Amino acid sequence: MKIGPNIPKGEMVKRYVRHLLKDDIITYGEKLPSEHDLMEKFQVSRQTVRQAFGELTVEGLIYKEQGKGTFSNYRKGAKGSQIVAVVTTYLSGFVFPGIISGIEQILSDEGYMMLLSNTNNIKEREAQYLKSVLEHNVVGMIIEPTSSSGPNINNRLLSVIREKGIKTVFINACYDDFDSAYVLLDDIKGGHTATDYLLQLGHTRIAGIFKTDDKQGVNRMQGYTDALRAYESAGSQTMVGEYDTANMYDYPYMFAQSLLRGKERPTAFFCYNDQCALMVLQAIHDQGLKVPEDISVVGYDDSISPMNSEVKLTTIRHPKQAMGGQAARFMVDMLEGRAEKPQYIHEPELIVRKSCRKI
Amino acid sequence: MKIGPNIPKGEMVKRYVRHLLKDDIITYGEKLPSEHDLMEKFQVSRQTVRQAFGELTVEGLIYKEQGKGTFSNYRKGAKGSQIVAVVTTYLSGFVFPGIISGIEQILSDEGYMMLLSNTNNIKEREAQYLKSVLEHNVVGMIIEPTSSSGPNINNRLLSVIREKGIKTVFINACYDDFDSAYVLLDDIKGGHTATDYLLQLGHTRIAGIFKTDDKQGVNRMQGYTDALRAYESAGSQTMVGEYDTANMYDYPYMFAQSLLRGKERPTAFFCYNDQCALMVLQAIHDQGLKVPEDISVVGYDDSISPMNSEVKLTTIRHPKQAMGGQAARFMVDMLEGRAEKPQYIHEPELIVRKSCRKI
DNA sequence: TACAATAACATGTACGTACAAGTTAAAGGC
DNA sequence: GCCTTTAACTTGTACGTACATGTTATTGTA
Repeated sequence: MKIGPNIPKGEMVKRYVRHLLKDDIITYGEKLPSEHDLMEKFQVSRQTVRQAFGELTVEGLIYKEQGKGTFSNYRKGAKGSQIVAVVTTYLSGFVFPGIISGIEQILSDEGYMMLLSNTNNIKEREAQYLKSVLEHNVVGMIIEPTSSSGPNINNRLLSVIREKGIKTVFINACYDDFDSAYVLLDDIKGGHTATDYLLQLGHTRIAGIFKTDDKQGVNRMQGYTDALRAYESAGSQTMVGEYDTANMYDYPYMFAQSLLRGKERPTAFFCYNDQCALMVLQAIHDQGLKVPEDISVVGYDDSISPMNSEVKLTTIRHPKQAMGGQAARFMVDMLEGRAEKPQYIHEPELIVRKSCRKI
Repeated sequence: MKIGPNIPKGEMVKRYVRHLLKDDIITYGEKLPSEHDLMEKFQVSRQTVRQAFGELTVEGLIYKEQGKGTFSNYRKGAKGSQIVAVVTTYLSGFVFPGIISGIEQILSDEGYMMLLSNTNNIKEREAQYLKSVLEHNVVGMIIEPTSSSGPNINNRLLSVIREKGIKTVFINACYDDFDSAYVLLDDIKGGHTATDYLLQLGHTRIAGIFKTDDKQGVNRMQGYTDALRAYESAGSQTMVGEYDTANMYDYPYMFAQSLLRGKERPTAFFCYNDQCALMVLQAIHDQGLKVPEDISVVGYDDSISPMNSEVKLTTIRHPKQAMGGQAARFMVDMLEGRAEKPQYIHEPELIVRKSCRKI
């Protein structure tokens, strides 16, 4: 009939102390019961209490001062010492400075510190960072998934993170098999909108070029094919190019070049992002063709300053700052108990400039 | 004659294990001597060994697996999990995005994570962050001092940080009473250069306006007064305005306005930074005067995009990205044992645009 | 009243013991 | 030869004791 103490005694003490702190019975800076007090209260040895106190110290909930006692280091909505980790694929580049600065402004205002790291879209590095973040006692993570269209090999790690009570907000993309708060851009709709625009202008031979190791690319391609299908003029297979992180700096140029040299030359390109569009523009230029006179081009993300490019690129707006800020606000809301699992999908918006013409 | 074991036994064990790890006797993933082994080797109790192991676990040097043993978690030039904290006064604004992105690029390339926080120039917040950074097991700190011209109340904390073996690199300013690596800009020379330029143009009534709770401001003012003195035309006291963080958004305008309304109106302004210069330009404009026809203005930091302002401001270049990058490189060099205490002072450079004229 | 010694109480370090729980490899039986 | 059992070894939890060290309030003395 012995059920047995499945819960270790030390765990009992820890739970009790957490209760004292989190339920405001002992507020920040106040003294906790002494080791001796808890010894008697729980009928455990001093070592056990010390063990529990030690672990709570590592967690940052309490601190000790020899001779004086043990004190609460816990502030409701602690602020100022809590860390939110931000794991993205790239930090520099075009889209991310905007997102990061959006996140930073909110977190900084709210008194959180921000732990930045980037994976360069390598899944192993994501795993490594998730692990080390676990060791560093963060309270929340804002994650832009790495190679999000592939299998989610880090699901186990994410589960551990959730079990530890660490809040997560996904940005740009999320995993199907991991439920979480997120802030996304409706990339299917974005791809649809961009392609539709070209169709409305009278284009029929519209090439699409997508980076498909990220979910964003898969979705944008989905929107592209949906739009073509709805127009009953499905683009032939050779008009779609797929690339990934490994060949992102040469594939778009090469693919565009080969299409332009072919006999059934496309009259328009829809590109995964502006960076890709720049390479396509270069290929067009190198073939002695002009934009928009000969070829129309649509980009995505609105990440290139119109000043810096001679061609004013028609593109889809990516609300970088706003999305970063919202992700951060979601995070703070969750940390401070004002939200459970907020989710939001931004609407994409077409920005018409001067890289497309009617035919 | 009892000298006594000034070094606790647990500390001995910790030192021994650290030696095993750092001197490559036990490499990453390999098994350490068991608790029992160390018990016998050091003639201490198992509790003592366990205590030591526990602390090393918190430091992230080792990890345990029940039934298997204790293993090394230490990689030489660990990378990828180590954190460098960056504490600045402001994150948004004009100068800092450049510095931060300079730091970020290097740290990210070298595989470090970056912990960002900003103090808004409040010393208490600096103290708070230094404390919490200590709790979070970082390996290095890049610090832009808060209110650096005032007393260094956080010296004790900084000493604790040094004793823990955490590397520090100061940027923009450093404390006289805390020796450390640093990357600075020669602000005395910068102030001198700017003032000299105005003197060469024939100006004699040159107003100076400085934010003097930061060392940068004190130094720029120093350069200003030095230059005037060398010209034997010391500016009268009323031509120098000093402000601080509290009134940084209104003082420059008010001060410039009062000087412009006075009888001995200055013919030129040297401003602490471009942000300050913008307010002075506004004041000049509001008095119905023109730059550079009526009044010449020199700024500092080159932080305002020439596109965004109608007046092309002559200013001193602040090598933001380069300084950030160098600070990060110094940090990495120190962490990986390639440097001891690197220090560098950047030379300021005058950028002549169109906000000054010869008289 | 002011100051110093002291007692009471807090955490820190260290010893020893016992048993639980998980892992691994050797011993034993089929 | 293969599988199971067992023994040996690892870390985890928990008890109890002793003395060291630091803080605070009380007590006693000048």
